[in-house]
Amino acid sequence: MERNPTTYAILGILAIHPNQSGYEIRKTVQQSVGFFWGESYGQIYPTLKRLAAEGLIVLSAPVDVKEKTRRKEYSITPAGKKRLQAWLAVPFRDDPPRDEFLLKLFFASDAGPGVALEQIRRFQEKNRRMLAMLLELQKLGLARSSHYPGFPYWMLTLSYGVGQLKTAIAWSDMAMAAVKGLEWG
Amino acid sequence: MERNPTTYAILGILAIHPNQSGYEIRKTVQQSVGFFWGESYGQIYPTLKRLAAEGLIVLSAPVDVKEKTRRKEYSITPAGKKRLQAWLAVPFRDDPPRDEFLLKLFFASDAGPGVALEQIRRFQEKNRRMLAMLLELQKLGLARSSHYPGFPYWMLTLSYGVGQLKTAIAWSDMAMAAVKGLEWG
DNA sequence: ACACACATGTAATTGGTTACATGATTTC
DNA sequence: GAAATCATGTAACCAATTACATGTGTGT
Repeated sequence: MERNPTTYAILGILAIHPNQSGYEIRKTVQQSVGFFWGESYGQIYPTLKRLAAEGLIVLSAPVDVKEKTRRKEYSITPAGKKRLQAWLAVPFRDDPPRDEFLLKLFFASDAGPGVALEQIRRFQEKNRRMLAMLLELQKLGLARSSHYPGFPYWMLTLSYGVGQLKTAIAWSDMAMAAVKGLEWG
Repeated sequence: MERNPTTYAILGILAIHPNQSGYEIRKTVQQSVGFFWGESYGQIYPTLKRLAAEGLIVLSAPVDVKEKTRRKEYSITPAGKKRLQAWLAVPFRDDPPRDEFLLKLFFASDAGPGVALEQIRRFQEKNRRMLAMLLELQKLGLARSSHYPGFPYWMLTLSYGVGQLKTAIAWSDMAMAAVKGLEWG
């Protein structure tokens, strides 16, 4: 069983919203699952080619062969949907989750409280920005897409993100206070 | 500036606890930062060789050349410490954080509530196990290593993990209830 | 005219896992 | 004497980023 997640990110996006080009797929990824997933063109275009060769997706509009830079729309096939469904049922990979911020914080005594403080500040800022985005998305989602069958699941991932970010922001306040305490003590 | 994080994970571990072999470094990584970082032998051994060639670490005990499978202890050099410190001050990389669980949940309407429910259940189980481990670590840490200069930072990363896991576990209860609602509606 | 968004793709490189190969030491 | 743990390393492969190269369409 193929388990390259890029494959399934693309299939999943095309299952929700067909007739998209590689360019559009990337944008859709950013706008929908961007807070926990990313795809680069270097992954997307070769993967689209491969998926088409495997019959999991098809070109859904005729392409003018003469024009090289023209838009190529893809849609998912029944075979592609089947593959996506099979993958969805497989237990998620409990991969080693690498967090560079935490790694720096863990070793921070080698650099001093000033450095630690600055990293935590940046971390909090990033999380505040992300939280604002997710809350906006939540509002827009409720207004626009509550009729889609995927809607409840989209909202669940959003509420997960909101919860994690709020926890992280509160922790940052506590952590900054703790590190400031080290500067004096 | 080199930014391969494996480099700094190793330097950081050796800064805290010198005279470790590749084998031991891996174990130390698992036991200290394992809940947010991982390293495989395939990364560790070649990296150790490279770091030694660059003078960032040194063999800290004589190695019997005749014996091939003998333990090689490394320690960090002043140059290595400097490199580690420089890296600690660089803003953490805000890399695209990929979460396969959330990706599966996001697309779950293509597979149905049963599949979603099972994934969430597994997610919660995993988080419960992790939380138990972290709470244990917290207790042990307080008893054993509160005198180390890195201790406050270690506790901060732990309390971050505990907070995130508790939030995730509470969310899972909510999410499972929501998905069960979909099965009936 | 210029900038910016649209659009597709490849090549080089990096970073990492996994499987393989080997052997010593300890514990039951 | 078998199994587990200690111990080091390489090779094959996979996934992904980044930089590069090219060109069109739209708006100011």
